[in-house]
Amino acid sequence: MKTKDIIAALAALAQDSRLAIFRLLVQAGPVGLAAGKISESTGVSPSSLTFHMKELTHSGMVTSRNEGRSVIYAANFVTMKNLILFLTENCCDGDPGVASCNPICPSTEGCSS
Amino acid sequence: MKTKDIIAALAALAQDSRLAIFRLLVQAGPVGLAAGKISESTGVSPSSLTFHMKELTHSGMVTSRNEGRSVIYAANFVTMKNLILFLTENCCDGDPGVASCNPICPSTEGCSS
DNA sequence: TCAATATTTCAATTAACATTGAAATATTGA
DNA sequence: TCAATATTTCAATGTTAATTGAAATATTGA
Repeated sequence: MKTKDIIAALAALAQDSRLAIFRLLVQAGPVGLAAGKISESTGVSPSSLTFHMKELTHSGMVTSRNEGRSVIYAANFVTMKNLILFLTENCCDGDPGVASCNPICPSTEGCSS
Repeated sequence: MKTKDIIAALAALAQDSRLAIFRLLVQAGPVGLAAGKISESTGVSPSSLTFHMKELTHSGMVTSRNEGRSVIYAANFVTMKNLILFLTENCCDGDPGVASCNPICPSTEGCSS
């Protein structure tokens, strides 16, 4: 994942409405949610939603597919995983002493690789 | 960590210069780096650097201390850890089936907790 | 075909972000 | 004290992001 993609992914999530939308889509899982449903659940107007979904899809955080007259959006877990991977490496790299930044690992162990 | 703080942390990193600066500070470790050194290493002008360091400190990604006529900045690993924790939880929560988004865990295992 | 539904496009507006260079502040050492 | 060093402040500028509402597009079912 290139720096440019990382910036795009971070920027996509660094906004109230979009973070709320993404969290909703994570909960929904691979099945996804229709645009109208997202708009309804989050209170983001349809027009504004299109704008934000474009940001999310362009950054690869979300995928979309057409179903009848609906557009179904789903969280892209691969991109999310790569983002976390990048942040974990860039947090822990230069400083193995300061307990890993990986929140899964016990803070006293190294948990390398 | 509140949503507002997460947004701030994400926004702080979602910019070329600031991401470069933060990565540099992670490599430098707790010892940190003087503003002048950061400016020199990244090519960000002193004035512009002040602007970006303000973004980074306000979001809690970075700490600062005075040493003589220098200001030393250091990465805040606690905030970084909390950010990764938030993202990990929000990526994997609603969808345990889709192999954890935690990049440390083998993709075939659950790695819950 | 036609009305209803679902989403996107567009233009206008407002606000926030980023960069620049000159001037201001603070600290050190001669 | 005074010049040099280190950083910040400020105002000006251009860029990008976000919201709104009206109009356009596409699909379904009666």
